[in-house]
Amino acid sequence: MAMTESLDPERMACWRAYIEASQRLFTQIEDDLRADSELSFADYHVLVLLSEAPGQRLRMGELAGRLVFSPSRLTYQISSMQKRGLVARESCPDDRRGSEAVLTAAGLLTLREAAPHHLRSARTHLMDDLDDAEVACLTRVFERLGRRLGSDRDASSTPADK
Amino acid sequence: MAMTESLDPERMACWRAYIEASQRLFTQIEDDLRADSELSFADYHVLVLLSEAPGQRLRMGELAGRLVFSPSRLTYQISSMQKRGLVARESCPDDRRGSEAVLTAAGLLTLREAAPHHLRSARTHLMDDLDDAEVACLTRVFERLGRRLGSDRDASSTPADK
DNA sequence: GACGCTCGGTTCAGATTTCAATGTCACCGC
DNA sequence: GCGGTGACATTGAAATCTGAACCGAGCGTC
Repeated sequence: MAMTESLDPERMACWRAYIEASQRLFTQIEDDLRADSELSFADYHVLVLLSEAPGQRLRMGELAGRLVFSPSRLTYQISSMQKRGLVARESCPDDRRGSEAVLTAAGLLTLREAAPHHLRSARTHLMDDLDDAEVACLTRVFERLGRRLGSDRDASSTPADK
Repeated sequence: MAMTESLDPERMACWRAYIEASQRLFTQIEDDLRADSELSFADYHVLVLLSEAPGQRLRMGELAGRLVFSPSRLTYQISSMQKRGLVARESCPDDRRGSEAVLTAAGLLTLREAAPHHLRSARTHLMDDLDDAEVACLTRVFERLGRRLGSDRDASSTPADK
């Protein structure tokens, strides 16, 4: 049916391809991850962010923002990882309302072990298949998109702490 | 170290940008949809697929395949939509094991009403921001990806056999 | 130094999703 | 025909996610 009043055919096809392929890719990545580690994609992502943070610790809110998680989802996520010993929860010294998640040794180890598998899966499913121009294009598009949607957070100045 | 030979920095940045921006976009699209209709993105997607299918009906399995849903998730999804009167469930004449989802008049109406809003949100959050070269690039990349990831269902190049 | 306000996180109830069975049939070889 | 095998879909229980209500600070005002 033609409800194309709003989106020209090229863009419509693009949108659809993007949605469907991404869905497939995400579930594939998730399955791979679960297959060769005990982690969900969310778990993995948390570990990565913590491992890169100074002191390997992050405030809940900060973490939620970067993961694009609702506050309550993050609470649940961290509790779950805490039970499994991947992270610890500490109350924040500066602000007694807040708490922060801290990477444990076990968490780091788990990440180190999972990373090669995960990265391989990212490569074989997507990245290896892209030529340099495509990589450049995707990077440009999605960084722009991320900035426009994520609004403020860490954005502009950056690269001292990666 | 093995970790760096897995993904060069450009591709790593690309991968990250893609993941994060997509996450943000999907939640944004979902929120928009819920704001101006009573539909989730899954609901909407079901309606679109059914509206395009011959007889506005599809087998459960076929639908699950295209939505990238697990069978049980689809069962739940359709039950939920059935309760709301958007689709009906009929048992398949050819194969008595199977059933098919059929679009109702109310479902079609709901789709017609939701579509403009949804498409506008797709445009404003992403598509309007892309130039033609970017559209072409994304389309090429994601159609390729979709094909590579188990979507030998419908369309493109292989009619008649599957 | 109590009041009203907002903020960071958590909690609880309910909705959704997964995972492992299960039930019903189709299909194949005999 | 008849049993074995496997496909299609559903179910039930457990895991996860969402959204609203909540608690315990910070923060400003008077």
